[in-house]
Amino acid sequence: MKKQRKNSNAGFSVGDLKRRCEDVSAILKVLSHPQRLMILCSLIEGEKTVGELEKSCDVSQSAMSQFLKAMRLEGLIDFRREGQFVYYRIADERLVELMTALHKIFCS
Amino acid sequence: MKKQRKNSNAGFSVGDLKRRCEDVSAILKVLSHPQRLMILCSLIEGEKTVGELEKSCDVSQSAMSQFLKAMRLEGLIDFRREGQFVYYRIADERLVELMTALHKIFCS
DNA sequence: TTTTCATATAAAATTATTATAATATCTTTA
DNA sequence: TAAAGATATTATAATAATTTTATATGAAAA
Repeated sequence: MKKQRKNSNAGFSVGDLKRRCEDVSAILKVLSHPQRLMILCSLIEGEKTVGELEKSCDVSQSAMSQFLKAMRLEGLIDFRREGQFVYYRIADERLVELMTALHKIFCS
Repeated sequence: MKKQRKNSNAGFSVGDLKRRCEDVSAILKVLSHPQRLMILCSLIEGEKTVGELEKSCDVSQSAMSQFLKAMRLEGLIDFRREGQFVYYRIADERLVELMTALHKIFCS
C-alpha cells in the first residue's frame, strides 16, 4: 500500500524540455512520417534535386513537392535553383544532431 | 551549371537509419504530440499515477487513458496497479536516451 | 516558338488523429 | 452492498494529414 520510490531519472532537469514540448513536438512531427524521415536521411548525405529524392525515397512527384514545401516553411530545409533543377539541403543543424542521435539510439 | 560538391555529412553511414525509417518514425510519432511528449517528460522523473499525469499535463481523463493505452501498445510504457491507483512508467530505455538527446539539442 | 522536362500548386478524395461525451469497471470505504 | 473515487472503454464528432488527380509554371532544347 505504500508508494514506491521514484525511478532513477535521466540525469537532467526535465523542466526545460517540458517548457518546450510545443516546439519540440512540432519538429518531431516532421520526422514522424517514414517518407519524410527518409527524405531527411537522404539530405544528410548532401544536397539533392527533387527528382533524385523522388527516386531514392519512392514518393510521388506531387507529394514530394508538398513535403518539401512544408519542411521549408518549418525552416528545416532550404533550396537553390540551378537551371531547371532545384536542389534541396538541410537548413537546421539541429536536424543533423537529432538524426545522429537517432542513429546512435536505434541503429546500434 | 556544374553540380556542387556534396555537403559534409553527419559522420555516420545513414544507410542503417534509412532502413529503419518505418520503425523510428513510428516511435517519433508518439513524441510528436505536445501532450504525449509532456507525459513522457513527466514519466522520466519517475512513475506516476494517471491522476497525477492528468493534472501535471493538463489532459482530460479520457484522452489521458487513450494516450496511455496507445503508448503501452507501442511498448513504450508499462504500468502496475496498486489498489485503486495505476502507476505508469517508462518501459523502453531508448526513450530515456532519446529525450536526453532532445534536451541536449533543443534546450541548450 | 513549340515541345519537353523539372517542379509547383490547387482541389478533391481518402484516411488518420484528436477531442468529447457517455458509460462501464474495479477498488475501497461507509 | 451502496456510494464514491480512479481508471478504462466505446462511440462519435471534429479536425488534420495524406494521397491522388489535374493543371500550371518556368527553364531548356529542339
